[in-house]
Amino acid sequence: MRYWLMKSEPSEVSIDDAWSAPKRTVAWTGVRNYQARNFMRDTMQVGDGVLFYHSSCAEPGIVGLAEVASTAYPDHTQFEPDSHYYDPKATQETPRWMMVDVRIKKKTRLLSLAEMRTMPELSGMVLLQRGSRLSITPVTADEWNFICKQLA
DNA sequence: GCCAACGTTGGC
DNA sequence: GCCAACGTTGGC
Repeated sequence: MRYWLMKSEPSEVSIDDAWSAPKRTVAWTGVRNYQARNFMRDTMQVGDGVLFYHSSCAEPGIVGLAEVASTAYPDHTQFEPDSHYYDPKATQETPRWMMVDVRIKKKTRLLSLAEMRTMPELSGMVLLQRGSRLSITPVTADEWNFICKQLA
């Protein structure tokens, strides 16, 4: 059982979008970074805990709790020429980009990035490290438990 | 819109 | 393999 923080731009897929999706589940399309892809492909398991994070918006921060709902499979948007996420070097035979399904379990209050930065318990979070831009980052059990307490 | 930080590309 | 140039992320 592992834990993750996954960023989504609310203008693309917000927590409300995911909440109202069938089975409260969305396919995590659009990851185009190898490290983030490798986390999904190599390390994520069904049932892993997910902190749903809003990025590139007025109030960035954690807005919900979710879980990994599938193993990794090819992200179909890489094959779609009209998609913003199209990758001409990817083929059906040798897909380059993978994704998992994510199921929302609970909408929470906003735990903002600014607030997280004030919490010593979270100072080691990958998310908060200088220059960290990864859209999917691992979260320790201690960080997960502490954050769940803040959100309760 | 700015810009720091990081990732990718491609010539050599 | 090096590294300069360019592109992207994402907070502010």
